[in-house]
Amino acid sequence: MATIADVARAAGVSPSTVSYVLSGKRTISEGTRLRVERSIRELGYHPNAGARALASSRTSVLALVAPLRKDLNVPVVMQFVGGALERARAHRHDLLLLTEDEGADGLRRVASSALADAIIVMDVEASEPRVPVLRALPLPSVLIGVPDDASGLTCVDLDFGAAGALCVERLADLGHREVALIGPAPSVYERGTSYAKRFLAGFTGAARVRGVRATALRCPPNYDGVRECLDATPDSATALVVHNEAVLGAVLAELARRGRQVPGDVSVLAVCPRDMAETQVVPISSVDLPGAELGALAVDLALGASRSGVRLVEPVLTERATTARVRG
DNA sequence: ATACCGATCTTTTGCCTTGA
DNA sequence: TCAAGGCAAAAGATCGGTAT
Repeated sequence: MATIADVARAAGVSPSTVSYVLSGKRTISEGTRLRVERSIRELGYHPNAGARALASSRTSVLALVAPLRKDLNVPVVMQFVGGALERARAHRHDLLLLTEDEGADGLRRVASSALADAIIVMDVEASEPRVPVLRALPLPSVLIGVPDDASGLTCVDLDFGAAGALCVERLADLGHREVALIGPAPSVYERGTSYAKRFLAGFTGAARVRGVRATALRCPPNYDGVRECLDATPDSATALVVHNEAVLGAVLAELARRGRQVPGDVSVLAVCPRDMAETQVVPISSVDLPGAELGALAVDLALGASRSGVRLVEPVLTERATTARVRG
């Protein structure tokens, strides 16, 4: 493997000059720069990442803590990861994916062993136990999700509260007087996951304001769970809001099996990634969950000299084939 | 056998020298 | 005086060598 010394020898300069050509941190004459760049090409030189981290105290690696829990929809989590990965590469960084739920110890491990330059944390809880550790961390951190006490933290997320309200308001505008929420799995609520709580609060708050009767259900990620939820949904409900990507297809299938027409008998509005809404049996009306966009934004914030604060992305609702005005 | 020292790996960067 | 580029120290872990 060629080292910077090999390149320097081949180009007839010192290693420091090669380093400065690579970093662009000071002016190098055109002739010298071209000679160095040619030597780099000819020798197939790539800087040794370990030595570079040792000398610069920077790793060019971002840690992304994204526990892959059974009650989360992995393809949706991967949209966040994909967005973050692409943006990290654009910043000439790599991503270290930590999928094990290590809690605060994992954050300390990454920070104290200098594994990464910054940490992005997903799956944030409302009373998030990692918050004190994140505040005291000697490296930048960004949360995808918003804990109750976000002071001093940098957070980014879809405005789930506004999303919940938006769903109810649009359905109310279409004349629906009774709606049901097919929400995330019970364990997601029990964990106090922040997006689930905020969506539910927005949903019930808007229902109260608009005089819409609302039932909120928690749906385990399996077909039995879907059946139980639909059994528990009042017959008088004319619309379902599905905030649970994993069961979206099953909800449509079970409604069809029960002979309920969508949207003739019941409207269905989902919160899910756009591509997921567009590739169901029928195109689903949905509030877009912009996972890739949020992942990319988190990377920008982690690598930028951003001040702390909460950035919420405004929800966008697109009506497709599953919502309609109430008959009569 | 144990304890400790210092060289080594590769790269970055502040300071210094050279030459016009 | 300034641009261009070299020198040398420093980073942290590891390993060989020397002293006790």
